[in-house]
Amino acid sequence: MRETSAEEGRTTVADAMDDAPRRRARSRPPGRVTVADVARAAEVSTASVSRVLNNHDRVGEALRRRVMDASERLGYLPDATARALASDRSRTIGAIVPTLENQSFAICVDGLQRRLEAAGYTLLLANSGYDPDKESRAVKELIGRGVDGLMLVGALRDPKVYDLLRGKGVPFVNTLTLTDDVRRPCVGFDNRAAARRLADYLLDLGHREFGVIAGVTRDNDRAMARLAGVRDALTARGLALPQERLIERPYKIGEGQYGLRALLVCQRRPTAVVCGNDVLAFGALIEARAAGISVPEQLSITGFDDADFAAHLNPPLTTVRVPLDDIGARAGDFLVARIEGRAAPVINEVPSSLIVRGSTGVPPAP
Amino acid sequence: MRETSAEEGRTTVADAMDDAPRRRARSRPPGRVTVADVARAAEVSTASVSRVLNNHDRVGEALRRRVMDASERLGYLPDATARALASDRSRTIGAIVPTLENQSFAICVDGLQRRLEAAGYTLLLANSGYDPDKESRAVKELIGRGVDGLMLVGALRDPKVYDLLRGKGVPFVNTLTLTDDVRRPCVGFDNRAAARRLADYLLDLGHREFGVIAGVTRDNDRAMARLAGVRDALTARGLALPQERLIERPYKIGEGQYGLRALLVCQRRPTAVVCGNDVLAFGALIEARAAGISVPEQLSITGFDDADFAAHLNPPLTTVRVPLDDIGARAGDFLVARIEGRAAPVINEVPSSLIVRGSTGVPPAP
DNA sequence: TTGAAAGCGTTACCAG
DNA sequence: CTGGTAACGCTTTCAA
Repeated sequence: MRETSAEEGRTTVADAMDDAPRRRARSRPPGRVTVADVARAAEVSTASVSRVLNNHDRVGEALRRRVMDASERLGYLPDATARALASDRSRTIGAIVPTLENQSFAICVDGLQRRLEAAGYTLLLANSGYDPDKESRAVKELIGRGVDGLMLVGALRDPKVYDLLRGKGVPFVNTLTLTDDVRRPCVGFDNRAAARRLADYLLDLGHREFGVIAGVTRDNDRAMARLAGVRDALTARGLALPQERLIERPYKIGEGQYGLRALLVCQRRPTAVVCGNDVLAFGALIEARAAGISVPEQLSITGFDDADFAAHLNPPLTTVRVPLDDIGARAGDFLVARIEGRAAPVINEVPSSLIVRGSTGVPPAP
Repeated sequence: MRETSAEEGRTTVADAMDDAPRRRARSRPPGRVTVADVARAAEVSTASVSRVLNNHDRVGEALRRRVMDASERLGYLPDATARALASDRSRTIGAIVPTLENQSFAICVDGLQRRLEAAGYTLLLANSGYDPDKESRAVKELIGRGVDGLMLVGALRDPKVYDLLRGKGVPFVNTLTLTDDVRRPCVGFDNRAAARRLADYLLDLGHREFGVIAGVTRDNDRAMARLAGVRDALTARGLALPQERLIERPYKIGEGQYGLRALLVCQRRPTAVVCGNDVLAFGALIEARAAGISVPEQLSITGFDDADFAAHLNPPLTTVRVPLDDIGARAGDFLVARIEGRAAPVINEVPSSLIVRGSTGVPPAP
């Protein structure tokens, strides 16, 4: 494959320098309209303006009209900051995900955001980069920002973070994982059980020699659980996963290629390779082809997540479907319910399902 | 391809109901520590506490230590809301993208967010769903939230939005596009020129019969520009794109398949198909294979964006590389600079480059 | 260098 | 049902 860089494009063109000094604090553009202005224009009190704007009951129809009129006329835009300070509710919800480059999280956040928008909340987003310390800092930061609720990924983190959350009384929800601790609400699925189901399927096909290209398990309970699930299945049949047939790699296509390459030089070659997610499986599939190994005839390969491309690979990928969009949406539902004082189920399991496609089959004859 | 749903998973398990009423306004958990508390503990004024916490110069060393100590001891966490109200700066930046499901935007936002984090800003995220009205509403919403700056995608929108932005004095930047209007800062590349370059490359190979599977151009200046670029190249050589060989489709793999299917039944089959992005090209590639058409021998196919999978398709995809991560980061740089009153180039071009891989070649002999 | 006090724009309590 | 008026927690003049 040749990659010809045909043009590099000027790196930076300073066609013009924008040098306008920032609007100085305390001297805003004239545009700013406040409740006081509206109140004056409508000849009512600021209290009434506030009540009208927040759809309080017990407001006279005449007064309501006057306020609405004045508000429209002046082009009033409420100041969410002041509102938050006064009401101690920001109508803001935070989300911390490892990275948006992993499409799973992007889709999950998208689902969350859509639901929040519908409910009148705005999303504050932070990335942890799979680093617990960074996640802790992000939690503090977002709490400081006054978020009314917080969406997290996974359940594995410093207990101090949970303490902080409880101490500040900030509703939160763990996602993409399923635990039974009612003090840690979650919406997700059982990664371990799903992985076990997948491995059992392969075992039922007759596979005995397994290889695993897992995600990096350090600080990642989802990746750990998936690996544990595979081990569960093997152990139940008296099998084990040799150390040399377990590879841990970041979720990148190239890493999947690397992983399979490593597995192919093992003493005993696996007949089935379970990958931590579809991206790794994508890479493994590519490498198998490059090595002249036919899938699934000589080697079965599985993924996890059912990404958009999974069904379109060659051969199509056997994987586990996870309703990421729905997880985000339900996390939003949960948080909004809790924030608004409504009851909500604490442990929310979403369905995951084994999707059998062409990348898996019976093992080759010995 | 068979897709066997092996297990559906219980849809909702209300293992426990969390019914704790929301912390009532005006009665927070005891945890809340304010500057006043710190001031009292350190036996100084709140003004001094504020100065220390904001690294003001002109603060005595002794006083600084006392404040820091007290602050640590009490576990003080600044209230960003109050801070924003008092200082008229929220240290918050908004971003509005069509959707995070499109990996391009996700990566761009990721790049932005990383840069913002480093600069001490937090990201407020909204989605427009490719709908200008929704985008306008999001702009208002985020301005109301007091964002110090705003990242937008593309440059095509109601002039009123620009007026609003100027009126409120909120710095903003358009991304993934390049214009020469110094009143509308941008960081991106020339989609039209890049697409033209791509089409020229195909023309140079000898192609004369083109097909295009564009993204939906309505309200999307990037998609429009890419299409225009292809037309530019054709026109320059006295060629035209017949209406029936132009398909517009959302950025989904399945839509790319649909697109190619439609092109294959044209009166004159194209020998080269230019796709609006890599996702559409992915689909086109799949469909070509399904139709028994070999790429690139019988048909050349190109993408746009150089997504992570592009180099790994079969054959690898000829496309245009765009530094999405960098665009996000530089958008962040620009906004932060403007917010902090520093000069910054208004028109920022990032390099895009033609990446020639195996999906393109000379047209088949007639 | 430090302190006192006046806001920032909104909400919510308390009277009427 | 409506109006006055304290907060909300912090920053930032203005004086000392």
